[in-house]
Amino acid sequence: MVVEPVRDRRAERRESTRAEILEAAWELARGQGLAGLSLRDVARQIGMQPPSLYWYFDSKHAIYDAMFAEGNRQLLELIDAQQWPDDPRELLRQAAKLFVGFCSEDVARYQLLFQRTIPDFEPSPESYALAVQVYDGMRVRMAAAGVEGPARLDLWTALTAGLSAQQTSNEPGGDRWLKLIDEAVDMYADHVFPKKTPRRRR
Amino acid sequence: MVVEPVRDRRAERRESTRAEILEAAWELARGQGLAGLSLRDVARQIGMQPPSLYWYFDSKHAIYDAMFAEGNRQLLELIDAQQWPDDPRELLRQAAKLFVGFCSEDVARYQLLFQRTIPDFEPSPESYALAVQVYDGMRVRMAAAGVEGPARLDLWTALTAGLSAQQTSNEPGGDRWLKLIDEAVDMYADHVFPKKTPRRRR
DNA sequence: GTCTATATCCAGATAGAC
DNA sequence: GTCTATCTGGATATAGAC
Repeated sequence: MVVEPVRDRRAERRESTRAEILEAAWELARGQGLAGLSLRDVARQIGMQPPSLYWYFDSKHAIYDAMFAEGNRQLLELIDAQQWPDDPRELLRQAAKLFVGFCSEDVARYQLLFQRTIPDFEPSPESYALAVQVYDGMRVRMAAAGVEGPARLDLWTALTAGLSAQQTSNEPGGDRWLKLIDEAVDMYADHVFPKKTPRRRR
Repeated sequence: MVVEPVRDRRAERRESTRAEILEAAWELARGQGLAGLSLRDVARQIGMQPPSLYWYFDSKHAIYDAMFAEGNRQLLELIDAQQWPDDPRELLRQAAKLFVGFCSEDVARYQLLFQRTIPDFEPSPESYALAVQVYDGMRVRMAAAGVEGPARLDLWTALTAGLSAQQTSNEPGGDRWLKLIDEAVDMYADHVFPKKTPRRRR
């Protein structure tokens, strides 16, 4: 009788090489722009010939898709690993710092996950499901802070996406818009958690 | 003695063909993505052979550059043509509608002008000067509304850019974030024009 | 001004040997 | 699993005839 080994060393190696390919792809995308990524360069980067990549990925599209999934998984882990404060305003502050920081630290990742930079790329259903998971994770935290309803969430995403977009496209690597996170959060919180006392309009 | 004609018909024709080329480039960029633009397609679109384009533009880069300049000129004209209201809040509202509308109505233009989508494209000094003119135009209107200082302006651009980014990348052609402009402007205005009466914090 | 012909290079992808 | 060889098609750009 054949004994089934517990670990599949072959599958492990394959996974590790896939990860190596993706790591090289990220590095090149960061360096020469997401749209400028080429399989030749990826292969060379890890000492392979271009056709060998096809043993690990069906197409260039499949590599983009794996990168999309990976980026979303990273963000998901970040969200889950946080100690979320009870105070709503503090929670918002932390969420904004987390998201805008995540976007600003890797422009290529930001473009792949949140902007339609690659003309014909669309994530597979499985990868897109991760993006939905990220959005849901964000949504429940926001609900915990008392922010609910589609419009309020959309305003929040617009605000944080805007800080990220400005930072990455006008001053990549800098902190000109990162420094505005606190003020932006206060602005949003004042709007969404109005004090009862002041009578703004009669 | 040779009489110099007042109009240079040859230059006029050349200008008109240049404009035709740019119009075709915009149309294709809108259809197949800014990064997916190819000179072959541009030429075919206007019934030319690809090499003929080089009589009008030195390179593909030069076409992108002319498009960049054109887009900024369009926005500049829009800004100058407005009847700007005196009321600060109304002015902000109109400015936001103008800008976010401008961005949302043409994703390719938005990407070219405001995002770093093309890996190696950078506008020429002359074209960039137009972008500065746009920014200055915006800056003086905002100052007229009482919004001054770099940080306040940066917060404003983040807010409007964020609405544009979300609209164009998540729901191009829709109005899910366009509908939030009024609320976003109120939020910003409440923050920047605080009423003296309410004592928010002790 | 516009063309044909061509140069050069690069891309993603496949076939099949080893 | 990784390679060499190759296919196919695309790109930008130039040379030179008309």
